[in-house]
Amino acid sequence: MSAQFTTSDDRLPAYVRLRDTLASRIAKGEWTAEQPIPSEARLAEAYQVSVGTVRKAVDGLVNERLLERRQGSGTFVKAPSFDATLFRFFQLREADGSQLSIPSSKLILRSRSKAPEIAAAALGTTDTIKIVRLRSLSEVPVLFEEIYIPAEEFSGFETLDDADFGPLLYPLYFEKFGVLVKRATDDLSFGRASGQVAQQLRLENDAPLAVIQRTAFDIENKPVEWRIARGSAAKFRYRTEIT
Amino acid sequence: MSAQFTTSDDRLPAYVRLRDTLASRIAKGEWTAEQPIPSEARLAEAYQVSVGTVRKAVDGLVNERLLERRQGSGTFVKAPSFDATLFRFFQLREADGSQLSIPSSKLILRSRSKAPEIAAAALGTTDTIKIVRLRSLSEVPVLFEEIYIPAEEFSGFETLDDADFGPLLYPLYFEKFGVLVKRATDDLSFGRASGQVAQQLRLENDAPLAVIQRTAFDIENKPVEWRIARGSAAKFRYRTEIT
DNA sequence: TAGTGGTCTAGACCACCAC
DNA sequence: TGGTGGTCTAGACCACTAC
Repeated sequence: MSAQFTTSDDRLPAYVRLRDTLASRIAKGEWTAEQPIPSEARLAEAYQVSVGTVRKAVDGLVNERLLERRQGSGTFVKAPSFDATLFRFFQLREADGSQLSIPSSKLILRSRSKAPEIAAAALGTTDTIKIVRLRSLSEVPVLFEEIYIPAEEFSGFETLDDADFGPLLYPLYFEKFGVLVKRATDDLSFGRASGQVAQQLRLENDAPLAVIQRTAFDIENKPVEWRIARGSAAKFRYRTEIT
Repeated sequence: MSAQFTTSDDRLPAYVRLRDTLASRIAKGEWTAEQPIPSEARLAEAYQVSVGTVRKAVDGLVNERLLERRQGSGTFVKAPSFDATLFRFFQLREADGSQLSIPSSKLILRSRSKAPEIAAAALGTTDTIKIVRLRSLSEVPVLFEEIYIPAEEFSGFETLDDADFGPLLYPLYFEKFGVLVKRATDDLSFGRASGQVAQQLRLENDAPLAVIQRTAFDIENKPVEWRIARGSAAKFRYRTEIT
């Protein structure tokens, strides 16, 4: 039996194509975190490459933390630990810098909407769903977020029940739409409050504002979300690790 | 001819021992960045292992960014890549976000100094050397930096010639003191300008300020530098990748 | 004990670079 | 053209895990 690589430039090395193929199968949810993926020998046989090539493909996915090897028992899809991941994805802190905590969230708006230019450029489409949220720590509003996700990827998002929304969106993306956020780019800058933003955050007009623009990508490096978040500059703390 | 591994637990896999051995030879400065290290075939012959094992050892060092492969010409020690590394270590951008560039630097102060509490906590010592710099883009001051490094690690730093200082400190740390900055933690917040900071940055008192506090670590995860950098919030841009 | 990943070998051919 | 790293193969034996 000989399986096919997913469409991909066949000038690429076999191990790259196999890696992409496996990433795609993982993204499709073909394997759970409890069951091992096929053994290296089986994959080699199925895709008609040597075990060494399979190893190199799997190595890549292990480095990307999509897979996990367990000697003697098999190779497993690594369960997305959203708590940990989103801890790191959301690095706003209490003003004293003490405690990292996930802000609660109030949904203000959710509707099909034409993406503004900058979001459209990041996502590659103007056909999006817009989500507006106000996030609070201990009942105090700290962040005003406008989020755009591609309508095609998230079709049916408008019909979700409000109860489905927790404080975090990425688990929802994953559970309801199979979209796994793998990495993101944050762009930080400084601005001034006005209009709805000032009002929701209970700030005066022209109050100093921290602005975070994020583009989030899935396993296959496709942009799946663009958001802009604003909060009082005075209370703003952001920590990041550089390697 | 058969070279020896550096002392290391011989229960470890050959590729690990070879990696450690090569890392040690790199640290000793046995090869420059201009001359390739011995080819994979020669290393295999010298250490009496197969080329595949050499590849795996070298792969590790490439991942750690100690080595760099160049197809057709050889494998090179990656010391001079400070530009590239520091590109990432220093992610301030021109206000329009267009061009990443390394600001020039003017040395204002360099002296043995007792570290302030927060720096001492990060470094684990109060016995430090303090460096104050003003960094500019196109002649316009953009960042005011206060830097603390442990006096023990950097003994003789005070006696360095001003001419030794380029726009970047990390290459200097490496070349003169063998300290290789491997990762860092950045902590961002916003404040207000005052006193010397305002004056040097040509800002008005109370002008909004971006504040970056960084702790830098060496290969062995020992803190080797703490710094606080301040710049006009209005011109501030910081980009970071989250994975 | 059977099956898995972990290590290691000894080759092959290719793409690229410097001379 | 000769030497380098890049890819790939088809084996081998070992360490570990599950049953």
